[in-house]
Amino acid sequence: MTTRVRFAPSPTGYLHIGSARTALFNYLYAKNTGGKFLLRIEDTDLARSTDESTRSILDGLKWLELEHDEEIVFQSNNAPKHREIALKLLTEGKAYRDFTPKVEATGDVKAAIQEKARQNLNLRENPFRDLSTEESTKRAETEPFAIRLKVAEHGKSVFEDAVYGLQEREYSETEDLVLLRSDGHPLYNLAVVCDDIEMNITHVIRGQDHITNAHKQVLIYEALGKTPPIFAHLPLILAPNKGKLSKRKHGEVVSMTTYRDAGFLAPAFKNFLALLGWSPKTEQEIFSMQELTALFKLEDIHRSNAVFNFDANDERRWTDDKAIWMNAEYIRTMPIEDLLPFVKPELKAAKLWRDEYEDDDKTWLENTIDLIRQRFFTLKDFSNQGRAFFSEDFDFDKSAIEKNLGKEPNLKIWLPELAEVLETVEDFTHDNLQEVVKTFCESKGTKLGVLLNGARVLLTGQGVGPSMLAVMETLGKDKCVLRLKSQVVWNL
RNA sequence: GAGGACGUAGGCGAAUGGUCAAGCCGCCAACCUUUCAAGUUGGAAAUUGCGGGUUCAAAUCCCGUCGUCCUUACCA
Repeated sequence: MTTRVRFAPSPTGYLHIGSARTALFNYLYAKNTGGKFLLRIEDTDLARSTDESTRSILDGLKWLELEHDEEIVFQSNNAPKHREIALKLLTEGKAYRDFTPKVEATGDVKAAIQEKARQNLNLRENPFRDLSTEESTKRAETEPFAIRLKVAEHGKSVFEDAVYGLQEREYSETEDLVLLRSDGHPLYNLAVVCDDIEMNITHVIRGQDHITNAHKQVLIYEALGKTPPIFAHLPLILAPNKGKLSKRKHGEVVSMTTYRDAGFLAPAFKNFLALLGWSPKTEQEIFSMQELTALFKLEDIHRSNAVFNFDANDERRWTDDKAIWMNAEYIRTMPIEDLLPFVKPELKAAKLWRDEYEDDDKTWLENTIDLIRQRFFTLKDFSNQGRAFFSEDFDFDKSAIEKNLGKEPNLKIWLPELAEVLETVEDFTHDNLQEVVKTFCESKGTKLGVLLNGARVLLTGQGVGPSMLAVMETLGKDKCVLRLKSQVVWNL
């Protein structure tokens, strides 16, 4: 039987890091087993679901290149079927009508639930549980009712979790869960089970916060006479304080689109994500999607939660160190031809792209990218720090001016002089330039570094960067001369 | 309250009951020197939550304890 897994987000916000990881694990498992990766939007909570969220989630998945097979299923479209199934369970006597009036939630819902749970009531003590069919049917004509699953008094729900092992729960711990609201609206657990059955889902891979739901769902499968899929619950991704990672508290740092917009490479981010809660148990850290797909096994998923480390007060640590490192590692080590498709849109967006980069200047572009990428962390760096390589319109870093130009007043004279010298150089290449600049320095009685770092500011606007002679070669004679002669920076 | 899960350096995480408890990020230092948030090399950092027990031998098995997290709904 082919594996069929699904990623089933509820569209109540953007795609966050935990969901993204769930999607990735589902995807990897599907591909590893040669199965299908399906997508289902769980929009049964009409009040909270929005189209914008759906779009945002789809955007996130698209960015991560986690393409789903088959058509997207919108759960709300299946509500009539869900209702039908609830009614069927009712007629079979596996569910019952509950005429207890609905209590509207007010204030702190969580606290109220906990308070109620604290009372430790007998969960089978519903006055309508054993109402006769006749009376129930009669009351139904005039009164609204919810449909609850009739959970047996004795026994336990059992399932073997692929990650957490054997899970057992006494029926007495599980209430007669509501299948259908009194307004006829199907609830989550019913909808999930019905859809998973209809979609022929073989493995349910989702967050560990669903373990208790799994027990409820097992109960529904049993009532329906169906075999439950294999469950694989994933450890959670926690905030630095080991608390819940939430959109409300932590904001953008948990959103996938943030990483896309910040210049992360999807392959790098997936690599990082894959190692959060799963390990191939080797020393390797960098994995292509092909490798991840080949290596991914449910049994290598961890049981302990992982912390996603970041510091909102530290600009350089705005997200997890390792994620940033991973991205930089990809940028500086990827084959250039693989990196180029990521750089192009970035340059385009910054209006730094020229069509010649794809024909006449292709080699120049490749060499330049290769040169400057060594110190870059995100794709944004190509258009920010690297701007001077693609445009005459670039800014000068203030601290770079102070540090590199400030300590030698003669640079104001020397650099334009150097420009004069460079103008006469025939073969404008690294080795040749080295000789020329060296000789120039000796004649001025200054160190090579002082001059080159001064030139760095005028030529790139930056205080740091790749080898200056290589930068000169890549910029070419004309630009070097022009920029070294320019008085702009001295007037700042 | 109840049920469930999990505790190995700051974070990610290895370790058939068996050498000095891998590796990566981060941190520190040295080197390189033409700078650096790059590279290379090295270093610090863990009484494996704590306490017992079993064993020749425990991160690993058992018991207890503490801590953290998840769940509890006519939300998903």
